[in-house]
Amino acid sequence: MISFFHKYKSILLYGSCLALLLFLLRWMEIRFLIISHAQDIYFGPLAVVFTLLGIWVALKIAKPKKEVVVVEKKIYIPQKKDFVRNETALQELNLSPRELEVLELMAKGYSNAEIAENLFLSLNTVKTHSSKLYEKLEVKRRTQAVEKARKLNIIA
Amino acid sequence: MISFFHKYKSILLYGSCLALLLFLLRWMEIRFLIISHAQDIYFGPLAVVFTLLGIWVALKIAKPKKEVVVVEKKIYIPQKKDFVRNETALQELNLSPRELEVLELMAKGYSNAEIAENLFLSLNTVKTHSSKLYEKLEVKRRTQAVEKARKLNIIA
DNA sequence: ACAGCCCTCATACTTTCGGGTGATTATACA
DNA sequence: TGTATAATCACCCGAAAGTATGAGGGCTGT
Repeated sequence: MISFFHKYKSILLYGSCLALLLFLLRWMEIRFLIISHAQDIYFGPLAVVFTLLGIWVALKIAKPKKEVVVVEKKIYIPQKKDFVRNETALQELNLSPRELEVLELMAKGYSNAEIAENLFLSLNTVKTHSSKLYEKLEVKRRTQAVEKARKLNIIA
Repeated sequence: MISFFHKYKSILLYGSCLALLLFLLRWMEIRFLIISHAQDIYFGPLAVVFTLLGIWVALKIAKPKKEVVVVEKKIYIPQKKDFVRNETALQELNLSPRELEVLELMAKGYSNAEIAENLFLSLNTVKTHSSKLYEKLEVKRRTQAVEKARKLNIIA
């Protein structure tokens, strides 16, 4: 019995409202009809009430139409190990500023072409820089260069 | 002037509807008032019309139904002096043992040939492993693979 | 027994990397 | 003013890395 009431709550509510409004209407009718044919007076409120009612009903009905898109985004919390560049090692290596820039992008996994694009250089220039880099770091490959630079705390 | 009309289109439409209804009402009034005080006859249709109007308005207003919920899932990566492998990330990547071995040597700056020598494999096999590795890590180059693996704490 | 994965290796091909050499320009330093 | 260094770029060539495809053997779970 209770569940029945719960289930048709909205309908019962709607019905009650209608009944109430009918009653109000009757009352107004009696009040105004005697005086004159001023029926337009309660036409306004009536329209507003039913419009609002319609809005309410629509919102109730349209509720489950909400589409929820859940996007899971994984965030890898960066290690906040305050990286302190080993300036001493950097000076000893005698890297030029440009070479250091190239090194940093290398460590990020950029290809030479990407580095060139990023620093507004030609591919050849990047190659030259990287070659000098390997010389100064005394390595043969870029992966080794990155490894060594990391060990020496030259890059993060 | 046109933009004004466009801007308040809804309001004008609503107003027009009201006017039309008023007119209809008048007409019905004349027709029925003579016969009797049967005002309740057109109360029903009136209520229905305005309720529908309200529903329509509500649907128009409640247009943005789509709701995008972005859930940011944070993954805590422990930072310790002694390297602790992130087994979770490792499992998610679904790397095979052999691939992991190759990855580790890669990170040390080994060339494919050196890796092959070290693991007693042919160069081609190492290439196969590394290719699969890049697929699983969703990278294109070995430097990127090393970078990503380091970020995920898969390798030291 | 069969599907699915891993490991191994091969061939052929493309792309990227790295070495070597040389050239120009700008800047700084002696 | 000459010299050194950094930065820029070019060309060539070989090495290394990476792609695509196929193939055979081993292990596992259904």
